[in-house]
Amino acid sequence: MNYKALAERLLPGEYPPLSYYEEKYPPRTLPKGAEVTRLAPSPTGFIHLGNLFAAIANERIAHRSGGVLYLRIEDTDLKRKVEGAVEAVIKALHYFDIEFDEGAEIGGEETYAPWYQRQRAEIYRAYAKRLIEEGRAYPCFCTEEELTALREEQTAKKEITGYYGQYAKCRNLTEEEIYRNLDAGKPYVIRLKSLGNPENKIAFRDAVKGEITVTENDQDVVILKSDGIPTYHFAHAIDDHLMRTTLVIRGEEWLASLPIHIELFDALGFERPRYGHNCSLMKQDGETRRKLSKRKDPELSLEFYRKEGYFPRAVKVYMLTLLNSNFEEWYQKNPDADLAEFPFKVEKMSKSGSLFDLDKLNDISKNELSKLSIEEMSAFLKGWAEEFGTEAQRHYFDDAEKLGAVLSLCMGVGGKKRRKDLTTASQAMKFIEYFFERTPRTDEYRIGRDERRAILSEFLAAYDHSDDAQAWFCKVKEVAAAHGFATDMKEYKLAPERFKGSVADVAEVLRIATTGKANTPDLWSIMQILGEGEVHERLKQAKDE
RNA sequence: GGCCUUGUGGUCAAGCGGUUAAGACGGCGCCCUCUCACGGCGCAAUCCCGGGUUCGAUUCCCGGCAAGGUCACCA
Repeated sequence: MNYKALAERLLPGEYPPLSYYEEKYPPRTLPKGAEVTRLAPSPTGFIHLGNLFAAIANERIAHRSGGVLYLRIEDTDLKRKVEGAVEAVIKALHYFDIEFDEGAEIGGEETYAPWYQRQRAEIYRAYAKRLIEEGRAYPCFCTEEELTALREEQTAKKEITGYYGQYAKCRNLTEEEIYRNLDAGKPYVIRLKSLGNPENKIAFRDAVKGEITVTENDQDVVILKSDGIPTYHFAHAIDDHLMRTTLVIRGEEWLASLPIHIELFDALGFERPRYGHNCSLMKQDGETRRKLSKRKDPELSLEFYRKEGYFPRAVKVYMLTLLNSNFEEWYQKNPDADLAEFPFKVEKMSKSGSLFDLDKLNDISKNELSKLSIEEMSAFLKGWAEEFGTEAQRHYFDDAEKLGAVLSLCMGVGGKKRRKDLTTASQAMKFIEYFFERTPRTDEYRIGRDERRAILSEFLAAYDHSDDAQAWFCKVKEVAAAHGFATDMKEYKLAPERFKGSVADVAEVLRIATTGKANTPDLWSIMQILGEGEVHERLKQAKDE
């Protein structure tokens, strides 16, 4: 068969010699040890935790080594394309402090552009043409129906499904048959003519899994679809070669197609990059665990974390603890260090899939939030409120001085006793709302109405806004004593039956009356921030309830 | 079903021939305390199973089992 003529018929026209591409996309000049990694999402517009997980690994590896992280868009499937998806990816990752050095919509070093695979169509065709000329690729005219029938036949016979060996019928088409089909205008794809034998096992070193065995590929995979656009496999081999990727960190769902990629790199005469297949994030679902799912698990979407108001660094810290087993220990020793200083290692990446643990994330979030200064906390909350908060919440930021006082009291921001039970911005905003609005009472009084009223009026009569905390508490105790409540907790605990209750109960009345809640930070401080007039009004209002 | 990967407390995990089998989260209890929070102390809970090899296996070998991934003109 005249392969050269066939190639010309299939992909007519003048294509540059392959050496042209080798020169146009030359090896990068980088310091030794520098890794070139990439993120290669398809532009579906949905960016999830798994993407972030892989993104952090790729980013850390590239930047720790003085290398490059680039963004390539795998838009070979039109059906998946969503407007604005690329910007969404960049923005979402930027929120977690992940910046690309080059790539789609980023710019940067232009040598390896374009980064949209659709714009690289000619390159793939040039390589495909060469493969056809060499007899390593051929046109396949099988229809979808024929392929489905083949699969069913194979399944029925309990044989391995796919287009291979004796089942690859277009592989053995004669020259006349091929041209007859072509002349008849039949649509076709280009398939690789596989030389592999699945009996052969290849020892392969995966950067995260270690030594693994790979079965040789024997599938005649499609490399160019009928519209002339490459499949993922083919584009991957060519792009990662020409963009000079040194290490591909990707999800382990790709492990199964590694044999194809190995054969493709060999067929094209490319040196392979190193691969690291990382485990996916799992979720417990009843008895079994499964991959986090887009439909069932809101926490898979990165948008979820922004909406809830998780501090981005917290999410990143959690991802890092899952990504490198020694990260947590390092972070305990260096709680205030720049995360970029952590010596991230591919070898330390986990080999088995971890269950996503929201409790753990929440714990990290609490700690991260508790480290912020007043300015940082205000800025973070403000940013959240502007996008996701209520109209009223946006006004909390009008009086910076008051807000500062509230934050420092409520969360211990800037002080030693940090509050560590607030995980998100939305919770924090809810927690401070009673300073800015008269919110409905959420907790019940334990003391009856009449006695409550008496306590309230007595306290109101004695209240002096200029009292210090100690003097203030003495007055609370006086009211308590007058009503037969213990003023000393130790005494009360020893013999509770001697009293009606304790100061705690009396303080609770005052607390609920002024804030609507049974649990708040120090009441005296709250009253100081609220101001004399407001305190009086709230107590009076409560008395009349 | 074929192929590949993975199996240490509920979760994330250190350990990789001899350990009281780290640590963190969560759970439970106690202390501190005007409530909440913070902080401190403590408790319960683990080496998938069966054979080897070995004086000795969580660690090495073999075989099961279980879980996950994948078998498209999707990535």
